Amino acid sequence: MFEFLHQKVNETINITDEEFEYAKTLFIPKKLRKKRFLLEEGEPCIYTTFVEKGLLRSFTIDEKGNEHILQFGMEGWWVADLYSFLTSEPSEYNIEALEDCELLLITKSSWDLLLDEVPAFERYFRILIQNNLIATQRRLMGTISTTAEERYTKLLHDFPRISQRVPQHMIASYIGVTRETLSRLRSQMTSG
Amino acid sequence: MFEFLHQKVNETINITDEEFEYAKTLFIPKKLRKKRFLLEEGEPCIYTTFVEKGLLRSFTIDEKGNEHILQFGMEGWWVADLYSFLTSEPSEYNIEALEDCELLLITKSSWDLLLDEVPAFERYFRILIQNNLIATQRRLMGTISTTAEERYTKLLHDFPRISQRVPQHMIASYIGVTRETLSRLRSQMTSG
DNA sequence: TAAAAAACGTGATATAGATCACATCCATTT
DNA sequence: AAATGGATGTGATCTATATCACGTTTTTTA
Repeated sequence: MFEFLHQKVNETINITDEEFEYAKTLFIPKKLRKKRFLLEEGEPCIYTTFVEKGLLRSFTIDEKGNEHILQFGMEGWWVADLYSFLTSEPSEYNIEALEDCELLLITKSSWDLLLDEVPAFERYFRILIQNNLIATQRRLMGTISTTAEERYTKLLHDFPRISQRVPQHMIASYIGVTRETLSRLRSQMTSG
Repeated sequence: MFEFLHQKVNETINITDEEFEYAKTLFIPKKLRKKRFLLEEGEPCIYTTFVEKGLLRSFTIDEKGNEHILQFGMEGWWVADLYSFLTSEPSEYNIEALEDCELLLITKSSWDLLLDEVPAFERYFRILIQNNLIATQRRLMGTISTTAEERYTKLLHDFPRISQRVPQHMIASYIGVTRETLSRLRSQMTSG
């Protein structure tokens, strides 16, 4: 059950078996079926979550009812509403399973404990967040400076399997266009 | 010279005087005059930089010659091309002083040393990066889901003094519109 | 397996913002 | 103080993408 997390952690930092054994005691395994929500906007995000199997999305819904996807969380990734997790304020995001999922949850207090007791985990999360920041900065600069087509092509390049795993209208809302625009884009790209 | 850094670090974590004395030995003070570059695209970003005084911007230039601003780095903030700093790959960003600056630089190897020797600094940077990630995620969602006017209003709200400190065309390139669009937006907003 | 719901495609039209072009204003330098 | 270059404002036009509307296909669920 914890092999995959162990592997991912070991890829990033050096950790002893004792340290990992301790970490294991702090996680809560959970299965979540497709279409079920791990978090709903407005409630505090009390867990941060490691995805062992499956796929989730975190997203907001604006006043017009349009969805905007912050993240697809797939195997080996972490998902949470980070601000809400850290502050216990109501979350801005919804998190929904797009496939049946197997998850490892950890509460804020267990997470704090883990970082206090095992400095290697402090480093692990620093590096994790750092890589996430670099990726998010790039995505931001992309939305500011490139066309929808370029952003779509880049998404397919970065996550080649994504378009088999999630519906097109969610890909559209990830790259920041309407589903109609993405549909037209795709037919242009295959014809041209 | 190090009071401000000491203060900022102390706001976030607990650190002993000895630890901070050690940290001080790793930083290189530098003054940088307005319009001078701390980093040019293509060269590796060998320092991460704490801004004691002044203001800088990090930005890219696209194929059409348009500038896109990732960050304004003001007093108490850190600036770098994070990816280049971590990997020594050529940087994607330029960093330019918009005012005369007083800076504290630290090389990658000194930074690695600091995080190894003083775990409190590992935590400090984890929290720093974490807050930066939250802010960047919000900015990303804003560019995907809100109008130029909303993004402009939000920027003025978040950084009330920014429009006195940087030219309008840079504010435009931060929020992701042309200078002409921002100019028209501003005249609409004052008239209406 | 039938029915309902979700996903997808595509035309017609609307619009936010880009682009191009030029004038004015302001600040820095000599 | 003149001169140069940077910053800003504004009109005319163009374009990428949004919006609205409807039909078809695929998937889910009862």
